[in-house]
Amino acid sequence: MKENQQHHTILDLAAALKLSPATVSRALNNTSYVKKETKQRVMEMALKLGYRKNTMAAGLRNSKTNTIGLILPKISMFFHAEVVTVVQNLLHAQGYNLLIGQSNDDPAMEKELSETFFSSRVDAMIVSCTLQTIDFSHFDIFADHQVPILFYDRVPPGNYKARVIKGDDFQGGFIAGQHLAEAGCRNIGMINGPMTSNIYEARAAGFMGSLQYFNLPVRKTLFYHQELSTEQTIAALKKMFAAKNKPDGLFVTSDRNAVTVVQYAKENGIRIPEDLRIVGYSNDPVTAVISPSITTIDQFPSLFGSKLVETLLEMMDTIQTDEYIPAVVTPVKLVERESTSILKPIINPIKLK
Amino acid sequence: MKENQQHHTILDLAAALKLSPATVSRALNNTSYVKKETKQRVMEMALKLGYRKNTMAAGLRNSKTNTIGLILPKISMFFHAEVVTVVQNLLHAQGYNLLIGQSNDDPAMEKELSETFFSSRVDAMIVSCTLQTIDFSHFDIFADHQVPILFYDRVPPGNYKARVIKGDDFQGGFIAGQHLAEAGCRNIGMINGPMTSNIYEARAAGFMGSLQYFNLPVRKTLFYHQELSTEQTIAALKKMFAAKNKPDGLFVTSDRNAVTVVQYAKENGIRIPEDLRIVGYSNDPVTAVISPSITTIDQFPSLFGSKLVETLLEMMDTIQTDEYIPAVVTPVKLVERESTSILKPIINPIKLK
DNA sequence: TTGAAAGCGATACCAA
DNA sequence: TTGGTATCGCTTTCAA
Repeated sequence: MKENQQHHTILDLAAALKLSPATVSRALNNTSYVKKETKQRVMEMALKLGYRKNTMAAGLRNSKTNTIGLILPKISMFFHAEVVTVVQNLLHAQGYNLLIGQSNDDPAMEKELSETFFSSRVDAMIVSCTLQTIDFSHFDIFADHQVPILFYDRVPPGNYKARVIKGDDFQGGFIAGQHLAEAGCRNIGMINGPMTSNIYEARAAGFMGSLQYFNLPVRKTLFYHQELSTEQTIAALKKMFAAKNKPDGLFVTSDRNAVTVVQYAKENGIRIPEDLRIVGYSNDPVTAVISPSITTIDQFPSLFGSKLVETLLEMMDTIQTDEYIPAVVTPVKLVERESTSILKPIINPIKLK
Repeated sequence: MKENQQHHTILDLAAALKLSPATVSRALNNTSYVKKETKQRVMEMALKLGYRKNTMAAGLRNSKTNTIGLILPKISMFFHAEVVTVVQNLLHAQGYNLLIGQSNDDPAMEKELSETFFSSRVDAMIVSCTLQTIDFSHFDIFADHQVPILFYDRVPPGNYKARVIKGDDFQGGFIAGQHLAEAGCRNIGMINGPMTSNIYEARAAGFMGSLQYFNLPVRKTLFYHQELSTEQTIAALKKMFAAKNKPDGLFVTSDRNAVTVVQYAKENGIRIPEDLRIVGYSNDPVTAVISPSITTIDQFPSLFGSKLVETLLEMMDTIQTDEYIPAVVTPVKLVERESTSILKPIINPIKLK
């Protein structure tokens, strides 16, 4: 192990081989014609000296960094961790590095990261916004400078011109409602995230639409749109179960909070699914393992990730135009588990049309 | 929203202000003296033109990228996701970007990522190795070029000169054994990962040491060191429970597999904890939620992450020397849950010395 | 098939 | 306090 080595440059190679740096560069990059033998010699010398290209210098010259920036709320969230895992692997296979930044659901941080990544001259951006992002103008720089930017999951509204890949949250909400309805629930409620985010807005719309479709009442006192913390969820539950009209079915739009609901129910003698049926969202592994296991909506995060990379690569070798391209919507699927089991029916299920 | 903007450079600013690029640079970076008023003018013009520093150019000139490379097996693993979350946040606060690469537990990929990140001239490296990495020489380039490199969790052996932060796996193994012993188990087994990795080797050493300390037999037929897949785990369980000497206590060195054990036990009428007590490793959230909940060893991933960043920053503003610096060992703690509950004692517990 | 040289954008040394 | 300019390492025309 040699200590204190210097970085070898293309000039070192050129000098050692009595060639010009131009030729060395051509040999290294397979660009234009280089005599086979010369190329061979260059490769061997590069190996011998332990030469590695300085990506910054090349990037400066080419205005290309082979680096993609990714901004998301928090890496450790199940859905995002799965997406990132796939995205990083696929991008690496295409020769791209991945720069990751977490907004921690703070719009100011999100803005800061945009600036940083722009300064780093990333070749493209992938973004899942904070739940509170209302002003999306800090992302404008990318489009303004022809840097492809692709939003996923938590995305800007339709009036913001940008490419988007999102899960079918409306459908997710709809099938959640349908499932509770078909299981015989008639007092159906919802514990949802803040309506500032497209995902919670769409899930709520789909869910309420579903209830109406099945002629079930949407009882305002059973609907909570708020921060998805454990405390807030428990507070909501307390209110619901203190009131006269208790829910017999709940759609909780985040699995972590669905778990909280199950635990609350256990501690308070509420039987699942006999007294209360629950549908979560995301198919987090905990939902499969908890007892009773929780019915939930799978978002296929791996598919999500590969769609992301596929779309991004396509954007990168196409000139960006003003053309409106509709959002790509990825499928969702209800995964049925014990928390809505029909093996333990409600006594007098209502009739559905 | 202006379309097709160009990137403004420091020369544009200089021209617009009738100043030299040198002065503009000084104003922008707070280096050396610049007249207050001049600085003010520069800042305003920068804002007006939407100037953002080209980090590549600055990096090339300064040989500093403000970027840290991180290689780990898989982002979506609970422990690593937690560590990365903390590391990225702390590094961002210090002005560093984080480049992430997953080895997918493949040494060849790990080597490739090393090369890539070296080429990207990262200012420092953080690495958690694959379980199969035996040859660590692909990491030499970093130390050879005075690029600080810090290993964590899955680290090279003591004879490889490198800075290391690891959990107290020996202690984790020891207290797992002690806990099972004190709970009254006498046929204690282990489902462990491959012994090529320091973490599984140390956990096994601590665990066996513990059994010996408590005068309990180490029955070879109850010890499995192998790939931690669901299939392998179930195969091991089948063998153990088909044999005459069935285990009444198991240390499973990965929570995901501890979950598998619990599920297998449920399906096969093995009562937990009455017939079989289980201790897992990592304090993955699923262990708290599954029924029965699983006793496990917490590794304090957030603490791990902050130690990592703290140490790395210190390494970066110290000249790297040959001095041997012992591994930093972070604490572990046993979290007691239902899978080892002493409320349901074994009938004839043995006496411990 | 190879070489010479300009230039990517920012910085820091040396002058003024 | 500010300006001129060489330089970081690589790529790519243009010439030979």
